[in-house]
Parts: sequence; structure tokens; C-alpha cells
Amino acid sequence: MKLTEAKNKFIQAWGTLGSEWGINRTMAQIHALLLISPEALSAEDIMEQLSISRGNANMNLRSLMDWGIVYKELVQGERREFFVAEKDILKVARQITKERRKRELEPVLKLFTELNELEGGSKTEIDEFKKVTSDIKDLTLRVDDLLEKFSKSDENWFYKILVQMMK
Amino acid sequence: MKLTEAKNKFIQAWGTLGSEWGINRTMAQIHALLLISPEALSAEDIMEQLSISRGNANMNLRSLMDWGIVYKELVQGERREFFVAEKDILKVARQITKERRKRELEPVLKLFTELNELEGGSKTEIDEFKKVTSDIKDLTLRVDDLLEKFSKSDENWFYKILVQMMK
DNA sequence: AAAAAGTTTCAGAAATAATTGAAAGTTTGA
DNA sequence: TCAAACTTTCAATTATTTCTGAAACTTTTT
Repeated sequence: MKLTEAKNKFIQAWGTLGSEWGINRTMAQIHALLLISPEALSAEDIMEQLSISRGNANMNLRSLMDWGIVYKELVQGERREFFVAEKDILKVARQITKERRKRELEPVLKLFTELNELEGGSKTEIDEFKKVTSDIKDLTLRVDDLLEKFSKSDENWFYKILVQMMK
Repeated sequence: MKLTEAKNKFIQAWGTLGSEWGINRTMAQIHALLLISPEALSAEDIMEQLSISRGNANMNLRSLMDWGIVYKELVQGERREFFVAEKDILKVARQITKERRKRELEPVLKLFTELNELEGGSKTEIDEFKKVTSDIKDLTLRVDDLLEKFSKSDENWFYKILVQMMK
């Protein structure tokens, strides 16, 4: 397999994986492209290599920066901006975990906690509702906790989670 | 908060969470509805409560059954079919983990392993590519392994993962 | 200060995903 | 066997998400 082919496959695969997990395909592809690029790329480079418009490139680059996994890089004597991806994969994973937890898990967790406090007698329906929401809340809390540990961890995350789990 | 309101909020939230994580909103809503229902529901019940068409209900129910988190239930003397959700939330989580691993993680893992074998000298570009894909593959393997442990675990999964991690 | 070089925004267009509804298919039991 | 009761499928429609491209904006240089 040639390098170019391999690169394309990687970008494609990263895009597919992203969109299967709720991340915009193009955003994932830009990320992939930057990940495997030894130097910082300009918006033009990205637009060209992925055949996308300036607007699209710009929006998704901004998102990637919001997620904290791509940075702007200013090059001496160059007017335009360049972009680099965080290359430490563990750091990337931690960052994504942290953001998704904050944006998506935290809000439902809050709701489930509220729902779980639903007062009322013991009609079958209410019992079932309380049981299920309480179970879900408990599991979500455990997962959320584990993800939090991971997102705050250093290289020894495996060890840290282990300790945490023994509590 | 009244029960009806709480139910609706729950169904809504489960649908949103689903679609944020790559699962069809309606599929997640049907799942939510069944989860909090004390008895099995017919396709009609579901169509009515969520205001969706027969075709939509049917397709998503089939998907839920493919995922192994909803079952058909035959009621004595009733011609039509009823559906129940798996109520053991841990079991549900395990099942979803198992399926997504199989459908989505396994294929990319396979690709990354291939890409990682890319032969070739030591041009900066090739080095970078190898480095990144190898790092990603390693992390993915660890995550995949952890998820596999979880999806095959019993109630003591925390303990089991812990043991596994010590190896 | 104004032109040049670059960046951002956003309304409309295009692409993708989900849904409907009606026709085709199945199963049951008289 | 056939008609009633129910289920499945799928082409066409609708809804949602993503993308484009041009205009507005910002910064730098002369």
C-alpha cells in the first residue's frame, strides 16, 4: 500500500467512525488530516486536500479548537494562520471524553436525578418508572465517574481507576 | 411533576442522548417507552403514544430486537405481538457495548492494524503516519479490550476489570 | 488612510437520514 | 381453502444536517 492510499483510508475511516458516534464527518476528517501531518497546515491546505469550502473548513476548525484538540500556530513572517492537531493520543481521548461528558452526559444526569425524585404513591406505573430511572441514574453515575477519572488522569490512568474502584 | 410529564421528559431525553451518540432518535424513544412500561406494548400502543407510523415503529422495533435489548412477547389468546424491553440496565449496557464494538470498533481496528504495517523508509511523512496510527491502534486496543471485558461481565464487572488491569 | 491579505458568518443549496403510507406478504382459524 | 387480522417492505416524501459561496468583517502593510 502506498502512503497516499493509506492516508486516504485513514482519513476516510476516521470520518466514518466519527459520524457513527455523533461527530460531524468533515470535522473528523480534518482532525485525521492534521493528525498525520508532520507540519502545521493552513486553511487552504485543508480545503484543497479534502475538497471542501472555506466556510466549512473554518467552522469545523473552530469546533476542533473548541474541543481543545487542534491549535492555531503562528508562523514567523507568515500572515495566515496554521493549524496543528494535538498529537498525544491519550490527551486527545481525555479531552474528547471531558467535553462529551460536560456537553451531553451531565445534562441528562441532572434530569434523571430530578425525575428520580418524582413523589407519589405506589401505582405500578410509578414504581416501574422510579425503578428504571433510578437504575439508569446509578449506572450513568458510575460511568460518568469513571470517565471523569479518565479525563483527569495522567499516564497512569489505569492505575488510578483501579484505586478509585476499590473504594 | 406529574407522572405523564416525567415520562415524556424521559422519553425525550433518551431520544436526544441517542441521536447525539449515533442512534436513531425514534429507536431510542421506543426503547425509553418500553423501559418504563410495566407491561408489554403492542405496535399500536407504540405508534399511538409516540405518534409515529406503522412502518417506522416496525423498523425500529426490529432494530431494537437485533440489538438484543427488546423482545417479542406472545400473549395467550392474543393474535398480535407485544414487545418488552430488557429491564436489567446493566444487561442493556453490556449488550449495546457488545454490538457497537462488533459493528463499529472492530472494523476500524482491523484497518488500523493494516495501516500500521505500512512498509517504507523513513521519510518524515511516513514516520509521522506510522507513529500516529500505531498510537491510535494501541489505545483503541486497550479501550476495545476494556469494553469487551465489560460486555462479557457479570454483576462484578468492576472487580473483573480491576483484576484484568493488573496483568 | 486605504488597499491588500486574510478570516468569519450565514442564508440558501445540497446531501443525508428518517418517516410515511400503501401495497405485498404472512399467519391463523373457520 | 380463503378471508380476516396482522406484519413487513420499500418507493416516495419530509425533515434534518451539513456545506457552499459570497458578503461582511478584521488585521496588516504601504
